[in-house]
Amino acid sequence: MDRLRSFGFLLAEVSRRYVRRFEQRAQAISLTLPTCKVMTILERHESINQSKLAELANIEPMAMVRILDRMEADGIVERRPDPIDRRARSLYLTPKSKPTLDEIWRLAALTRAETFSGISQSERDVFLDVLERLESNLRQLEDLPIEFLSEDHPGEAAPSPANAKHRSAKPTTE
Amino acid sequence: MDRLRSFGFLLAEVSRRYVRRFEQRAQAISLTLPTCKVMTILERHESINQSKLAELANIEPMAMVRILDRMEADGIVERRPDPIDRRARSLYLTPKSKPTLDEIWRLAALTRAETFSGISQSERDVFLDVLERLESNLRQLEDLPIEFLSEDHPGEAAPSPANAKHRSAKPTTE
DNA sequence: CCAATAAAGTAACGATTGATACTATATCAA
DNA sequence: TTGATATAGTATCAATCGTTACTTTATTGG
Repeated sequence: MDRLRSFGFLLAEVSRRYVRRFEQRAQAISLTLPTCKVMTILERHESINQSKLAELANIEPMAMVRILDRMEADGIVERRPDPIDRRARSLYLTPKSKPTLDEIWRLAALTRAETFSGISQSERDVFLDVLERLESNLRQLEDLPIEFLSEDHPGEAAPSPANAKHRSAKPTTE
Repeated sequence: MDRLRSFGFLLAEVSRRYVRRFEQRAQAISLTLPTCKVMTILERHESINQSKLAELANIEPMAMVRILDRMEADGIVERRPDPIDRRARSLYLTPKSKPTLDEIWRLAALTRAETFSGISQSERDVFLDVLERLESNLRQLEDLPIEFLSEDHPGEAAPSPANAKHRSAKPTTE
């Protein structure tokens, strides 16, 4: 399984290249990737507040503030006071954002098409399916303690992320 | 095809989570991901110089300087003057790096095993195969000009015959 | 051989990001 | 109620990162 050896590097590399390709297109309409992400989330979650949005987007709240500052200045998002929680601010896309959103999806489709050139439909299906399951696995792993000892299953077989036995990890030396 | 819509975000998310999981382990032995990457490349390319290394690793030369400064201070890499080019410096892993490298591969295998839990062998095969081809596609796209208009060749649905040089592994969805 | 140009490596500086902490408001327990 | 704790949003500062340009050495064209 030497091909799997540097799987992580490969994955990161593909992601990096894909994101860069998309961003090159996005910056032609003055958008960054986080901005696009935020817009696509707001599209489906009108009136959400910043912390919820930050959580959905997996973006730090402070980073979200800065992204929204920019977006507000550009007039594509509006921060209204939340009527029932005076700490919070409800977020709304402005009408101006609509054509931009269409454009985002178009550029995304373009980048995807290029990238998946030569990959058959059945391969795409499997790939997407696996990718989603990897994310699910990683999401579950997130709140599990980190194991440092490989319980040596034969071959490349995997310990289930469900085994929550915690032999404690080394305390992070800092 | 709506599942593909936010493919880019999903890909980036999986990559981010995977990398984070690995880095959490790596930092227990005081290593960052770039450091690990550099070490694994040096493992196969003794006496390479910094620019070549930077190119292989897809890391900016200036960033590479900083990484190597750190590594040199930690005594895991050595910069020797290149005998035939006095501008350049040949890079060598020290003996001290050997156990660290073993550890890197061990942690990588661990992270991989966790992440691929529940994914069948045939699915892994297809996934890895596609991932490599995506990288190849993206690499080729890199030096192509960016198109902004979706040319309506089959794109999303059908594979372009030109690139269909690969075996079509039948996905057994287990 | 001698400019002129390019390449390896790095320093210095500005921009970006992440961590900490602060303000205001909400919630909860007694 | 009221004091204690938690949460939303943000300012501030430190660390990180990318860019530009500089130094030294190679290479190349006349």
